[in-house]
Amino acid sequence: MTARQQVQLSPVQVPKASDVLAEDMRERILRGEFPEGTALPTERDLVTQTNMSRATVREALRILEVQGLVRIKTGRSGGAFVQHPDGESIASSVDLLIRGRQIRLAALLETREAIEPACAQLAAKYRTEADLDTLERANESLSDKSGSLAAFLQANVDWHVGVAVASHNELLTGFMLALSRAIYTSTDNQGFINTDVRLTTAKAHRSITTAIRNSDADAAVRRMKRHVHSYAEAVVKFEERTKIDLPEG
Amino acid sequence: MTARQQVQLSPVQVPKASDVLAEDMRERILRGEFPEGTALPTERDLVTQTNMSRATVREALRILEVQGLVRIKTGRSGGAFVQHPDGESIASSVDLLIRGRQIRLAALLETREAIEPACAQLAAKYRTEADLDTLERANESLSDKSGSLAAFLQANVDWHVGVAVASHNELLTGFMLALSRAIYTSTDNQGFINTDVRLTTAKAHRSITTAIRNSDADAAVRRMKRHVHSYAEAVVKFEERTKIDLPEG
DNA sequence: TGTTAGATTGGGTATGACCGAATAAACGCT
DNA sequence: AGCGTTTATTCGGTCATACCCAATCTAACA
Repeated sequence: MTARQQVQLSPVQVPKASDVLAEDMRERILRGEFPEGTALPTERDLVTQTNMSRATVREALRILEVQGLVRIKTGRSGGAFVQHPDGESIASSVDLLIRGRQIRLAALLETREAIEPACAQLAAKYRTEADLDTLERANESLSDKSGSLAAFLQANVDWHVGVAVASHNELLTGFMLALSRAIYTSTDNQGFINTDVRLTTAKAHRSITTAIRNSDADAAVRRMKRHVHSYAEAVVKFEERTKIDLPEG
Repeated sequence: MTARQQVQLSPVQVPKASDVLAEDMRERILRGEFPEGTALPTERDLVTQTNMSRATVREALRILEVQGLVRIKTGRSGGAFVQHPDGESIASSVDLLIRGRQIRLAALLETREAIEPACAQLAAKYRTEADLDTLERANESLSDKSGSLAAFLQANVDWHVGVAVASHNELLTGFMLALSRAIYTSTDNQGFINTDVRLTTAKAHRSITTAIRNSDADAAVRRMKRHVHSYAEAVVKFEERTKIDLPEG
């Protein structure tokens, strides 16, 4: 018996079949191989094509669905339809991070101070008439003194998101979408918004909107920076006051 | 037989069982009900607890895995372990958006110009000694003239990500992580990096690092703004030149 | 020609089985 | 008793099959 050569093998890692399938389809979708709306083969077809079980195929499709790459419809002529990720997909993952890591409101505001002036700058550069309409509508709703708190907050989010959309930068838009929503929910049950805050906010929004309309990037940046900063300061001050009022927390 | 009253029902929507289960567990995890590392029940246990099939339970777990909320280990005493999302999860979804939407390099650079100066500002404010060490190490690697192109690009990414980490803002960190990587891969096969660019980059990085070390936020912002802007300009110019050189591109 | 009842398609779920890897428990050697 | 080695058990990963129901298409019908 000849001495058997000791072949060295690096620890072979067996990826999950569903991951392999998902990655394959993902790369094809991202490569742009299928235009948006294209129907992928049915689950049963994929089973015969890949020699995998239906459970495996389904898991792969589920992965793509969670990643926002396909939309699944039920019923006859249903199936998985190709989709390209949009701001929502980023927003949802940012949301998970914020909630999972219990990011403090102060950190959210700090992040907004970092990003939103840049959004305003780009918005002043790239805004279309449609963008301006959106901002104006949000401003009107914001100035409606008879509106509820929820309506005010929603209009606030709409305006901020509107500025991001006007930047015509999908990355920033998705990011601001999540950020605005998170700030919304954190501020909601704080009893922080009063008439004074409402007026100040409406005024600031209008002045920034004007700068964006005039394509005055410098003014847009300056005013936005001032707006989000003073808002952040007010929130922090309010939090401190609340802390004193309710020392037993 | 009495006339039967026509009861009106709004279209009832039946959510998928796996989604319901996933959402339930997701909320519990995000609420912080389970500390990081906690082992969720085994698939078979979840089957008995929920009266769902194993396939359904598995799909729910798969969803959570994709969302970065659990990590799944195989083998005895394996299972799903609670995890909180980190920058990586944001980075991957940003990556999907960039690739799926074919975001142009110019837009990536524009986005970086928008947020990285803010990262530098926060870094100057919050940086620790460990952060500075990381930046220094990246700078050394960056200045190594004998290093390969790949090594240079990697060191470049490391430094930029290092600045984001030094901001101690997880949202910005995740965002910059994805952005830096995307810019890396877009720049990689462009033949754009030459000795001159290397020297300029190394110099700029060192000067910004110094400002961050000195907690000089204003200087950090100014220099970072200048750095990423001139880099973006250089890339755009290079792209135009290439377009002219290869008109049939 | 519209309307409706049935057939068809395709995803959603449930069972039950088997495999292989990771690991804990049992074992045997020193 | 201590320690390396085998054995057993546990769990996720995969497969095969069957059935249900909603969405939709089709065709009979008024």
